[in-house]
Amino acid sequence: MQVNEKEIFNILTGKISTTINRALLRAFSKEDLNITTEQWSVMSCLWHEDKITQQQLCDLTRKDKPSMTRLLDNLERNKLVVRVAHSSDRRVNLIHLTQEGANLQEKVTHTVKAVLDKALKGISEDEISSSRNVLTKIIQNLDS
Amino acid sequence: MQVNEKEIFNILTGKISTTINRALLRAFSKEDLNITTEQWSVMSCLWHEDKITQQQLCDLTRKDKPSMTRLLDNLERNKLVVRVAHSSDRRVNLIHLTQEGANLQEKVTHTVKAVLDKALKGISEDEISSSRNVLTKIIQNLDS
DNA sequence: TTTGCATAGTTGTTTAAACAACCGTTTCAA
DNA sequence: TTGAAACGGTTGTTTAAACAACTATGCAAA
Repeated sequence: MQVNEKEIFNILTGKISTTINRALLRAFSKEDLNITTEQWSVMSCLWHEDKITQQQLCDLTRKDKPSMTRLLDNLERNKLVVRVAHSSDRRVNLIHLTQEGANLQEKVTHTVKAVLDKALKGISEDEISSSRNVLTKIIQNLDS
Repeated sequence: MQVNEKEIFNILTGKISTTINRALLRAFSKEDLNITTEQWSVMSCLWHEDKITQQQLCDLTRKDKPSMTRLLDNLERNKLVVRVAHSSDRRVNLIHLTQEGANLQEKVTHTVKAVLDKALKGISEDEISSSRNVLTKIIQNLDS
C-alpha cells in the first residue's frame, strides 16, 4: 500500500478530530452548555449506564486512569457527577450522575446531533458506514 | 440522515486520532526520536517547504497562532528550527530548519510510514480513498 | 499625515493528553 | 496466613489544545 506524504497528513494528523472538537465546543458554548467534548464523552457513557467505576469509564472512552481522575475532578467540581465509595470494595469509586448531570442529557444530545447533521451533510449512509469500518479497523490494527 | 448515539461516539469522539497519536508517539520514543506528533506535523511542513512564516504554518496545520508560538518555542529549544526575522516586514518570523532538523526527516518519515502500514493493514485503497473523501467533506462542512 | 484597521506574533488561563511513580486494597498461591 | 502480584485510583510533569487579550508593525483612506 503506497501512501504519499500528503495523504498521511490528511488522514493522520488529527485535523478531523480537532475540527470536530472545535465545532462541538463552540456549539456547547453557544448554547451556554458549560461542558467540554471530553466531559461530554464521559457523560454520554453515564447517560447510557449510571453508577459505574472509573476504570469502566476509562475502558469505554479509551482514556487512561490519570486522565479520567482529572476529568471526574472537573465534572465533580461542576456538580454533574459525584464519586460514591463502593460498599464492599474499598478501592472502587462508583460515579453517580447528579440530578443536574442527568438533566443535561437532552440539551447536550440535541446540540451534538445538530453539529453532526452539519458535519455529515451530503454524505451518504454507505460512505459513513464504510468510513466507520475503516476507522474501527485502524484502531484494531494499532491496538494489537 | 439518521445517526444513533453509538455511531456518533465511534466516529466523532476522537478515539481514532488519540489511538493514532499514541501509536506514533510510542514509535517515535522507541526509535529515540525526541519529537511529538504535533511537532512532527510542523516539521513535515518545513521538510516540504522551508523558510515560511508562522502564519503559513498555522494554515497548513490548522492550528491557531498561540499553539504555533508554543510549538515553535519547543522546536527551537530542541534546536530543530530557528526563528529568523523577515528582512523587510518586521512583523514576520521566517522559520528555518536547522541542520539537525533537516537531518531528522529520513528517520522520522520512515517511522511514520511503519506506523501507517500497520494502521492500514487489510484496508483496500478504495476504502482508504473513500474514507479520506468523507473526512475531507466533514472538515469542509464544519468550516463553512 | 494621521487615524484606524488588518496582520503577525506573544502571553495568560483552563482543560486534557501522555507517561511514570505512587498508595491503598484485594486476591491468590505457597 | 502471609507475602507478592494485580487492581483501582491519585499525583507530578511535560506537551498542546482552546480562547481572550495584548503588542508591534504595516497599510490605506480621509
